[in-house]
Amino acid sequence: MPELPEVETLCRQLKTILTGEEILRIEIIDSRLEKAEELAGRRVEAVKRRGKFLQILISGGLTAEIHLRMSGRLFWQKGGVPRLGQADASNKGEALTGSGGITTIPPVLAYSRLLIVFPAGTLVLIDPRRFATFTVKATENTPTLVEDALGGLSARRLQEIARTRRLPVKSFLMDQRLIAGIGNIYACEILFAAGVDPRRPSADLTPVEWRKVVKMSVAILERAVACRGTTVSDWRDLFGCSGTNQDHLAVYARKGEICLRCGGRIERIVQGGRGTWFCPACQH
DNA sequence: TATAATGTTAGACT
DNA sequence: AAGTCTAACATTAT
Repeated sequence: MPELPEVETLCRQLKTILTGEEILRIEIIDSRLEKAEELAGRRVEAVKRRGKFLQILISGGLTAEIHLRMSGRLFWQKGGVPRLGQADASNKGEALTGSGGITTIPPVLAYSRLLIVFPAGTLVLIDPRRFATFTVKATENTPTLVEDALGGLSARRLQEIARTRRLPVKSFLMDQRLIAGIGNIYACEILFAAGVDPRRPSADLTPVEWRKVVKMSVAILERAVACRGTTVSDWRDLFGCSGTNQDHLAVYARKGEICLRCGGRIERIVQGGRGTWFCPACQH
């Protein structure tokens, strides 16, 4: 669900409420997530984003890393400490108030997979599809090898990497090993804004086109951050609020509709198993 | 009932 | 060997 702007939104909000706070305990509700009891009693020192990863730096040299993948969400549940009744991987919410005999106050949301409990409230990981990951490891200071899409992207650098690549430029933009942070919505929007056909082999883009792609990446992503993300289905921020960037979408999920730039028709194709929306009339 | 959904990755191919 | 493609992961909504 979340791409760079959504993760950045969560990162900023988490920073304001978690920095300096003590972790009381961790509840793993979905057993596929790794146990992390060693975090109890430690404090949050910082919250960072790296591409689509959220990193919570914790005292004693540990980092908890969360990736929300397709359906993961994070919520801040203010106030009282929730108590677990029964925890199982198929939790749809009611398990927490059911046969365990302990009523959860306030009620834990459906599809809760992980709780990180603080004195002031609880951070809840919600994830219907259970693709999200949660890992704890020693904090490392290795500089990131991959350029963040909002970390000073260089057109020259991208062109250099793309020089030997035949894969479609849309797949190139979404490859997290090449650029960190861009997903399906923003890849479509960036290429539309740059006027570049998503099917073009990466190596064929001219320097002028790469500059345009980089410029539009920054513009599109920064606006999306300012809008606190794109809510087309279920994205919500830490406090349950929708973003507003969906009001700025030009092509994503607009199959058959009129192109806002040239009046042509928006088409949908499939690339790498993902939907791609674009205007064949004005993206070349 | 079939398809698609804001993501990544292991394994198969080339 | 490195680049590219597909299926798989798990679940819901249309």
